[in-house]
Amino acid sequence: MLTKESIIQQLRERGLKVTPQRLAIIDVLVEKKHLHPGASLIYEEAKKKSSRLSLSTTYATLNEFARHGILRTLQFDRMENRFDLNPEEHINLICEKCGKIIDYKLPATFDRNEVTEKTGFLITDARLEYYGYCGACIHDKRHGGPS
Amino acid sequence: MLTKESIIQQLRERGLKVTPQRLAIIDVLVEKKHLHPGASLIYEEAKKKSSRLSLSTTYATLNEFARHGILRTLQFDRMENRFDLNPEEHINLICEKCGKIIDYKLPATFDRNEVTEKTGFLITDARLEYYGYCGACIHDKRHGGPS
DNA sequence: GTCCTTGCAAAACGTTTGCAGTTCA
DNA sequence: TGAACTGCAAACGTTTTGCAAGGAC
Repeated sequence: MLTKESIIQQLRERGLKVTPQRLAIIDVLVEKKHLHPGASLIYEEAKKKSSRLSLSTTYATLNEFARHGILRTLQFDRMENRFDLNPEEHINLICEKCGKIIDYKLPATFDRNEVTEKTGFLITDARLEYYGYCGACIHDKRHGGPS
Repeated sequence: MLTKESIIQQLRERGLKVTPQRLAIIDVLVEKKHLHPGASLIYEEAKKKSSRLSLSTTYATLNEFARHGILRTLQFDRMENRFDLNPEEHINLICEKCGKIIDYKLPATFDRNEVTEKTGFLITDARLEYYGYCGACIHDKRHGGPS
């Protein structure tokens, strides 16, 4: 699920068209996946590969890919959104100084001390969020606006 | 750490001025803390209490409070930021339908099945992030820009 | 009196939209 | 051919900024 070929195959399976712009974006996503790049970086890098590319197409493509589970959108405080090609659930270890994002595989039960022992990453703050349906909404899962 | 008085005390301890605008914002934060309100709602509600209040002051105040650890800023996909007065680390259970945010106390080791058993919240997606310092930055913790 | 805080207006920022033209299947 | 995709420019909503006036301590 992490190579260019496998992503192209996913597009075909889902009836999405394979265009030069999308190929260039996929190239960048795969090459720079450890960087978790933002839309502007993806746009700049992909434009080098396919000169016919606009920023709005980059956004449209990334949103389409997210909608199909090919990647995941990460939001940050005072940083543009960044994109995560790894579709499996994992912890993102985010460096407060350099902005690096380290992936850490997520077990159903985990111990944060273990994270530090295995990666050397010093945890100073946690942001843990589960998304889903609360007891009141669990029987009516249509997506509505926040109240 | 959750009453109006305790927050005012924190301001005094930190040399921050106690103004009518800040009192109104604190009122709203305390009254609506279970709602995790966004800046626009905080502004509207606080304006009812203190008619001399601008949106930019609301932002300045919320940022100042966040900087001092009085609250925490939460970012969302296609929703404005919302603010969390609970300074202890916890999991936010976010309903995909109604936008409700349920706090769940965070143990060092936890099991996501336990979350569902105890709250009835059906987890469909997880966003788990630890912030801190990676091995390369751990000895030089000044805050720099992301690279 | 001093520095912090405020309000206003304008700008910045990342992102989305409408629409006409183009391209992939 | 026809639906999907693209580029452009303009709009959007949230958040930040510069600066002069005001208020807390």
